[in-house]
Amino acid sequence: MASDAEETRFQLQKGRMLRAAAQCFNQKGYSGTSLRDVADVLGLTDAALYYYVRNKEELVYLCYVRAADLGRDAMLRAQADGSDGFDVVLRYLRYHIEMIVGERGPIAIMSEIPSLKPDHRDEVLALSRTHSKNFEAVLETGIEDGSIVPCDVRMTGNAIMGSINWIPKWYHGDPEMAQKLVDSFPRILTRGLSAGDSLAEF
Amino acid sequence: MASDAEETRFQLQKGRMLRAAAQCFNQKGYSGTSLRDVADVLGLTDAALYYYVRNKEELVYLCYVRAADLGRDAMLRAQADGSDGFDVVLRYLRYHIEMIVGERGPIAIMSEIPSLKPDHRDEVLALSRTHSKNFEAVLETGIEDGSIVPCDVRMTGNAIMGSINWIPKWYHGDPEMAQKLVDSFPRILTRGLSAGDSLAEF
DNA sequence: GCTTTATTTTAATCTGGATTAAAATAATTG
DNA sequence: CAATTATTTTAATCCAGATTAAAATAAAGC
Repeated sequence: MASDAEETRFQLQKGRMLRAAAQCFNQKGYSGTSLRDVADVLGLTDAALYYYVRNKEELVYLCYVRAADLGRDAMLRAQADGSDGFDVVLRYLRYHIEMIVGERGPIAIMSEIPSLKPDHRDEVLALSRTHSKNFEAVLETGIEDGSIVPCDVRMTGNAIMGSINWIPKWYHGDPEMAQKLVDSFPRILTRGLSAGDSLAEF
Repeated sequence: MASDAEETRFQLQKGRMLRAAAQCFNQKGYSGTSLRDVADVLGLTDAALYYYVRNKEELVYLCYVRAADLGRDAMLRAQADGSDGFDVVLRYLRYHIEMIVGERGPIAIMSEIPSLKPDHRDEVLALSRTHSKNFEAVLETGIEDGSIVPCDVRMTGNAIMGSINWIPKWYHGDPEMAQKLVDSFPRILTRGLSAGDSLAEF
């Protein structure tokens, strides 16, 4: 029977699989990656993947759920650690980017949500919207506590999340770039948002 | 034989086809759109599309070339019309967004470049890189002429282009949103970039 | 109108990659 | 170590959707 260790082994392998899949999808595109490609990364046979997922659709679905979870984790940590609204935004971006470039990554770009089956699609969309709303709420908090300049939180949120979501398109694992991303991207994305910033800082 | 009018008819229909395809790809994802889907938008049969393109890969390729062309057009117009570097950036963003939401749109998100055949992929990547470089060059111009605050143009460029490229993910044709996008998004993306901005403006 | 060319459809094939079933191997348990 | 369970492979099938060929229709030219 499945002992604790067995459960863990299964989960570990499944986790590796999801990261391999995310890597393939980001690199080769969705239609460009066959289950064979994902299996190759793991040193397995394509058929072996079916021990972990029902089909390719579920694989994509799980990649997206994972992506949403990691984003949510970054947000929660930021909210726990941050002082004011602006600080939470800055930390969230930092934490999220760390995940994208770190060993928990890569995080799949959600390019194929419409291809998911209806209930999966709805679930992922809901997760995605919730995350956006949370981010906008943080922006509003910052505006209220005076740390963020007044702005259209919907538009601003879309702008910043777009930049974040697009990162895997141009970041391909260069470690130097990874460091730069973590160190300077959050500041770049929030440039002009901080009520405390003076232009001299840049 | 093909008179001028005939040539135009063919080109017109092909253009409609590319816009229909871009719309489908953006809405349903690449793997989620069959040639049947694209044909349905045009009131045609899937087989009819083969009168205009060799295969589905070429359809995607042409969508991406078209996307690159429209982006380049926006950039050229901006450079012709703009005063200083910052003004060119602002205009480029405005013109590009107008294309995305206007009747020349939609513009296909380049999510499946890796699925293109090698020579097509190389060509599209080259167009894409050229456009990025042009944008970074404009940023540098702005820094030199004093209209843009000193910054990492590579990172800043990636940030802004990410936001632009992601728009079709959340903009679904709402006219009110279209107006808002044209009117306020360029400012939001360049917030904090202008050397002349004072925080009071926001 | 008759001929030629342009466009679209109908009705098949064709195919890569997903999926499945059964067998083989590896790990774990008692 | 025998028995059981977990994991992977081998070797087929299967199928949606791309692609093609031939026929039908529409448009244009003379």
